Amino acid sequence: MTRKKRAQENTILDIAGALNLSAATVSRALNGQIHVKENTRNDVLKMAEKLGYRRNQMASGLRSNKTYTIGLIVPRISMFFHAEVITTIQNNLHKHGYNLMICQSNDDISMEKELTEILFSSRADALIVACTLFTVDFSHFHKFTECDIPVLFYDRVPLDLPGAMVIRGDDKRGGYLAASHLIETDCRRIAHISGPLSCNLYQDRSAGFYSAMEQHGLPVNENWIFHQELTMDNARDAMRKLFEGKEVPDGLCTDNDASAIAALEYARETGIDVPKDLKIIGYSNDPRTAIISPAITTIEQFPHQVGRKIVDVLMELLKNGKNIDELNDAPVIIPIELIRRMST
Amino acid sequence: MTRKKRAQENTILDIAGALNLSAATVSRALNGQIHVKENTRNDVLKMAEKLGYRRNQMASGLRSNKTYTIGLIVPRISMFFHAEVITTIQNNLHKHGYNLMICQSNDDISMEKELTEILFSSRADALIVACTLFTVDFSHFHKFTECDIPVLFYDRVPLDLPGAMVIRGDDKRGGYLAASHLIETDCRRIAHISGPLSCNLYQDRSAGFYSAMEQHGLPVNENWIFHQELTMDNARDAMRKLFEGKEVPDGLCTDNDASAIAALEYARETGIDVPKDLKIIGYSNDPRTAIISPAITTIEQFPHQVGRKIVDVLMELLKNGKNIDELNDAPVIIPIELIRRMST
DNA sequence: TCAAATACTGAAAACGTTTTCATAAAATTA
DNA sequence: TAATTTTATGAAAACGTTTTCAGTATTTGA
Repeated sequence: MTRKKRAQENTILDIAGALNLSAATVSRALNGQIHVKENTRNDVLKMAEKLGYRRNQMASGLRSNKTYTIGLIVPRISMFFHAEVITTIQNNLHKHGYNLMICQSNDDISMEKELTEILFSSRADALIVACTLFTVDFSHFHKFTECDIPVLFYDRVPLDLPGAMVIRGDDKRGGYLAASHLIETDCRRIAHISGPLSCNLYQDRSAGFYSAMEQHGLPVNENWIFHQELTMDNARDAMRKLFEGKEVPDGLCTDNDASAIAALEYARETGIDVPKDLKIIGYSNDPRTAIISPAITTIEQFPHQVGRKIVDVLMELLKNGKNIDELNDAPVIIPIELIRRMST
Repeated sequence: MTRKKRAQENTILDIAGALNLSAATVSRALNGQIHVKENTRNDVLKMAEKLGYRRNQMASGLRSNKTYTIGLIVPRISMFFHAEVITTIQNNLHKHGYNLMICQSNDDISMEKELTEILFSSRADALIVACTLFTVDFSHFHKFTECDIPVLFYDRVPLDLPGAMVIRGDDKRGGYLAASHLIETDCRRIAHISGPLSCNLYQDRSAGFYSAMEQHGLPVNENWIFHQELTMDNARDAMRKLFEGKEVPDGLCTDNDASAIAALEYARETGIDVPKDLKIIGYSNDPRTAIISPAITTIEQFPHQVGRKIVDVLMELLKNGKNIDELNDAPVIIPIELIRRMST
């Protein structure tokens, strides 16, 4: 077995031996460096092909301190927005010869910490992170920033981590647009199902919500404001509370689509007519919102733009050797857009 | 900058130096090997903690020929079934100290090939693969099997690749159950939107379909059988063809949920009543099928079971040193289940 | 034609571990 | 007490690259 293994895993020395060259020359030839005769290079490439040679990344990475691997940590890959962002990132990184190591924190802080350790161990060339909902202490990223390994946050980002880069959506405007839209469609008693305020997203979307309400001179009923993990169960609970009292809302902003869907289903079950009695708006433009009936109005976040921007920035840092401080002068904010559908 | 870097990335030698030990002892202490005094071990662990030491995977992997990284290639992570499988795999691998490198082929063969090269270069300890729809030549996996690196296929699998391991769903039974269910709900003129026959999944589901039809003495109208990539657009095209003639079907088997959803939407738009005029059944139990109205009957594939089984098998091979041939005697087939909903 | 620059190549060191081999100290056995 | 085994450690080699340094061959420039 071991013999078999050795037989197949040819090294640079096997190529060198077969051609009476030194390992150095072979390495140079394979890496497209100058100062190697065209003939020699061709011979090397041909022989590498013939022997089925594949560079050993371990050895290469150890020596050159570059792994061409980028670590990514997200809460979960099954969330529509993240799945789309990841796909774009991966496809674009691939064009630049980089690989992506995708990890899920399951929205668990200790898992997030552990993953940073692992990705540091693997000597990732850079880190892309969408934090857990509850990450408020960012010290586990220090190790990277201290070593000048780029850390690039998106979506759920730290408020201020020196040496890190941030790409975010325009959540404040998103929250504002959502609430404004409900107001424009004649809602006056608007509820808001939002996420934990430990997370920048919900701070911003809430701020947008309040600002829209204020601008139109509408009061905010604090009993109708929820800050909780945005699960479907929690959304149903919130709906129950909203509709158990005498006064009930006629508009509902939710800060993700799962909550909007759960709210809509609850309404359907309990005979609340959407959009007549209650207008609902979601966030993210999850495909499910287009499929359910009535289709749910929501906020498009342009995940592909986010993904592309992330790779652009990363390549500036890694390939063009730009400094993170140079880039940080202009923080990146991806615009959002309201998608009008039948639920409002 | 470089100085900063060096300051933070402590090595085993820094620990050894600080404690007047040799690198060998430190390594042994860190790896929990025997033959190291309890005191020494504690000192080492404490110093490692103090210096913020993290093992360099490159160096470790190079020397020991183990990366504790497993490569995964799937068509796309955004497909519900795969997202679920991947999540389970990742969470379970993590418990065993393994990492997952997730790659997407985008259902493109040349991409799939390239990814195998990359993962070989990275010296993944094993490979998990769900092939593209069109992979019929599996020679790009030879490199792995020849080196005795386990390759484990699931879902879309090769028909016969020596040295590889296969975990599959019971697609034949799935196709059979789907068709049988339609027949039992009084459909007599049943159409089938299936995928390309280059892929085992659709061979099997089709076989199941035919066997159910035959068993109930129903004729198969070959004009109503589609083998095409299972996109929503293609499903709409198929629906158009199905309903342009004089005789129209009263039952429709689709081999994925996206097609079922597209068919249902087409029916809704063109005034075909589901389930009265047409009963529709999907495949995979994508959450969207439960949300749409009428909710779509579908086949549950138990992605978590698949994921767990994959990790179990992998650990048998990697940790317990089992041989792939020992395990291959009993091919693994994960059962499926019919989920009855309003569309039938 | 000669000096200087450039092109090409190889030897050897380096990257940070793990592992083998050797050895000394301690514990066990007879 | 002597012989043997076990425990604990270090020196050095090894993993497969890349890179530095040095040296020779070739080309260029005047």
